[in-house]
Amino acid sequence: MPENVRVRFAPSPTGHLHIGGARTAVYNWAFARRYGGQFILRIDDTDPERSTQENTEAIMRAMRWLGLDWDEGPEAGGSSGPYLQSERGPLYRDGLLRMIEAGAAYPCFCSTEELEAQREAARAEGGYATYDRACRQLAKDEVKARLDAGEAHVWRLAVPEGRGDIMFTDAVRGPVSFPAEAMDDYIIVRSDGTPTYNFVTVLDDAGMGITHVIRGDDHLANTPRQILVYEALGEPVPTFAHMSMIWGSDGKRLSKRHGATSVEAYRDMGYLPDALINYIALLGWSIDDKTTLFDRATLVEKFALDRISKNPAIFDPDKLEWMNGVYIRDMPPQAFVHQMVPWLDAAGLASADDIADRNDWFLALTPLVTERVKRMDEIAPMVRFLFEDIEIDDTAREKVLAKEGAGEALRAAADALRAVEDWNPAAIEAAIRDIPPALDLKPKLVFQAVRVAITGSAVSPPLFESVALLGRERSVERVEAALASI
RNA sequence: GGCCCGUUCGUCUAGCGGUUAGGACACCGCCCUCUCAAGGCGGAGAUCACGGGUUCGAAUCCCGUACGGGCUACCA
Repeated sequence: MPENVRVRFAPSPTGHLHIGGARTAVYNWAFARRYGGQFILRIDDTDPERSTQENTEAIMRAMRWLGLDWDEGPEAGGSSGPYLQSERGPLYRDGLLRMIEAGAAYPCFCSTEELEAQREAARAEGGYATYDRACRQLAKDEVKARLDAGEAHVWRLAVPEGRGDIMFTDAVRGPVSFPAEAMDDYIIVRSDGTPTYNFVTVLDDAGMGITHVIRGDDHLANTPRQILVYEALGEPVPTFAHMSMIWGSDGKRLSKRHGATSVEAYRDMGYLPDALINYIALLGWSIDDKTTLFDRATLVEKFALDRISKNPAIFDPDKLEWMNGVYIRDMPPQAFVHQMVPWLDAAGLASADDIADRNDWFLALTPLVTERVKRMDEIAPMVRFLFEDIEIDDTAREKVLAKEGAGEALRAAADALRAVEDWNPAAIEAAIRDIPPALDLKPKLVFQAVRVAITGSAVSPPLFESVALLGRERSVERVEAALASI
């Protein structure tokens, strides 16, 4: 059992928190919680062109909404900050110095054109490395002279001479090995003095005491490069766990074309954070052969790196939607009433105060809607008829009200509703059920006629409960209005 | 081109030498039923990418091949 676990999620604020990033965050979070460790949020905003404050905020907002709380990071503080890469410049300069002292970095004065040519040549030859390491051979005094003269240069990592294969045991993929000869003396500091990704990542992870690096598959091939830096710095190499990517339905990178990709977009479509977490967790991880529904506590309790699957997963919106429906149905009624507030409010149907004032009425409405809704945004259209005047839709009129006997049925229904003694679903049902035998009409015709009159549609929540919730006065009015409109 | 990773129903997955290859979503049928749902029951759907080995026995181990993906940037 791992101890003193410290993991991090390091999104780049070049966009919103998307499904793939969210899964990385969920796995890191669950792992930290599972072993009582720290979950650190670090913002990789070293790309000033594409990074924005808005994105950083949106990412944190999405994480909070998902309930992924971080122990250290922006707004949370911590002793290994700053947690914005853009504020860690001095640490990176120090890192380079350490590399130079260790003899693991050297300046390179080669021009981009030279490098380009070398790359092409190396590729044509079919060999390993591309950079010929010319500057690594430069005499010390020449290097000093050119540096002093202010000649443009980058800093490269010196892959140790005679280094054997770089091997590590990935927590999800098992032993992985890369030939050292395949490693270039890659650039760790650009000519403008800024560090490159493979270098900063190690500086930050080492500096923050990260013990387990759980991240996307796309970083697997970067890992040996990073290990070289840990070794040069004399820092302990963390455990790596590379999970596969999430693809769209066509097997291509998940993008806008596959529908929403951002977590906040799912929030806005009426998905519940618990459902999203559950679904996302299952995209590349499993508890056993049967469990598909589990709460957060179970996720934390069962989470294990070695149960992360090696193959990529395709995001299936249908399954997410099904799962969201399950969570909606499982919600305690009072909780659902609270959840409904923003949705009804946004639709202009009921304010938070309205809902608080008539809590019992909304509680009665709850089972009617939870059973037939998979997303919160479906609620408003389904219950609109209870709040606003209706307009009978054309197909319902045609299919139901135009039928022979519909008028008779409505006339009888109006009378029956007026006569109901205790205004409740059972009494209403009894009264309406008396109509078909009395008029020798088919029950379905009668029910549907009343439904269309009351809701304006041939599809609605259960009729008698709906009538009960609408109230006697408005129900009778609507039945009469429908009758008059035939 | 080189290096690395992956490949079980349409999809997510279980499986870690001996199973009728299990579950979930989606799909189809039946039941329930005032519509729609929800629910219950059942069904179809996987020659475990392919080819060689190893073994009494392979989805499981080994080697190839194919296909997909990642990395190979002064992006992250």
